[in-house]
Amino acid sequence: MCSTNYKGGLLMDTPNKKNYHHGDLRKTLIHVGIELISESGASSLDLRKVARIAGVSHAAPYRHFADKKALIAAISEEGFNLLAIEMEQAISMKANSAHEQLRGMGHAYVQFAITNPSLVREMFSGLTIEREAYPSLYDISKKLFNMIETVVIIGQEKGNIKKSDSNELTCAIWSMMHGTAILIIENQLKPVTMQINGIEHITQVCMDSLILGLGAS
Amino acid sequence: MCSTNYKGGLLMDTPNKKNYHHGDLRKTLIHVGIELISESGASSLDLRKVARIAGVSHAAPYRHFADKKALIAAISEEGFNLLAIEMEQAISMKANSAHEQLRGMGHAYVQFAITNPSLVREMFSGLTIEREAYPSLYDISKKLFNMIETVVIIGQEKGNIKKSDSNELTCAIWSMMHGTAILIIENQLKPVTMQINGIEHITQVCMDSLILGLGAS
DNA sequence: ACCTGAACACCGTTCAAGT
DNA sequence: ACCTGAACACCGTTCAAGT
Repeated sequence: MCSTNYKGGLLMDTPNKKNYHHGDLRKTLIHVGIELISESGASSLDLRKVARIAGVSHAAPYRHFADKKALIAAISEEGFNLLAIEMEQAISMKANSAHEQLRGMGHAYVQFAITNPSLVREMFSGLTIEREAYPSLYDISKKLFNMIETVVIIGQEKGNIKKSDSNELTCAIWSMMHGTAILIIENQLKPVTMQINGIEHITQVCMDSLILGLGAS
Repeated sequence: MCSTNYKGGLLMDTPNKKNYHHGDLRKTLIHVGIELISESGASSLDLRKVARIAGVSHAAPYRHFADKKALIAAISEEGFNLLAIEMEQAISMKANSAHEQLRGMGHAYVQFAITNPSLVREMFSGLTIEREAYPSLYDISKKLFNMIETVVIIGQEKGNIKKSDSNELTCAIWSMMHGTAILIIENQLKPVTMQINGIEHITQVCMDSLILGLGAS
């Protein structure tokens, strides 16, 4: 409902050339990059265009990023940060029920993805694999994992989640949230999402299927 | 176990220039493209390099594809075809149990993803959204959906899967398989996949969590 | 019908030179 | 310390011309 969206938030902090000698160019490039990815899709991120919009020469970004890939890594990192904020909020809103927390997390994750589809694609485009090259990117994604696991552990203590390995259950939960989000933004769940409130409905169905199981009752 | 991998399968059908006047260039370009994506990652797919390896001029591909994006769409389509074959096999191998079929599908899906990670990323990089532009790409992805749904419906008839809307249950199953596969190839499930047989184990855990549910028993 | 070669605009990256 | 401008190699795309 209040997922962060970058469209339109650009012009406020961009052509303010006074700041570039004070270390703000790095941040500016990241935010311009997020904006461009949101608009035109991830594959076409244009480093020269980023510099142009930021009001610097096309060589300036190389003061702050080793190459284009490093900028994309920084953008992805910011994406994980934004997603973590949404998740944190969703978790704290339903503090009294683990099942409700799981549903709320699913909705927040999906909502973030449909609000920032290209950014989410970029966040899961293979850069997290290069852990030595982008350690902080891996760290922030691990923070997400830990947030989910905390919910699981507390739910287990209260007796609402079964007492298997919390690491493994966390994998299952994240997998379901992520798969649901991705398939929705790729239009693969069209038969269902076309309906009224289809996206919220199918998110709920997916989380409930995981919570309750598919087996015949 | 026998998931299709393109590495090394290229040279057999490539520098055979006799075929290019018989309509084989299109296929050759697709297969060279898959190979290059498998090697170097999706974002760096180089149309001129594809043509070079195929043994034609850099302008020749434009006889067969409107632009680079159209080639990528054709590559993705081939990827969905290959995935569908693996899934079909997994389904038919466990014909007597719906739950085993679900587990087998999960393993096949994950296996395909870790064998062809860049290809899978390309398949879910936003092209399926442009349905008017690439109708056959959407069709083949829909075929996957239908394959899963058939398993669900038969499982429901036999009393092994609960009798909710089969469309919705299919969404949940595909979401779980897809999320598991993607998070694994993005190294996000590292805490668990590092263990011996970690990947197969966590795939099993994810599918079982969905089948049996997370609730305390 | 299918492919080639030259040409154009534009991008990622580097580096000497500026303040 | 940070940024600029020219330069280089290379890519996507187009188009007149070849067989």
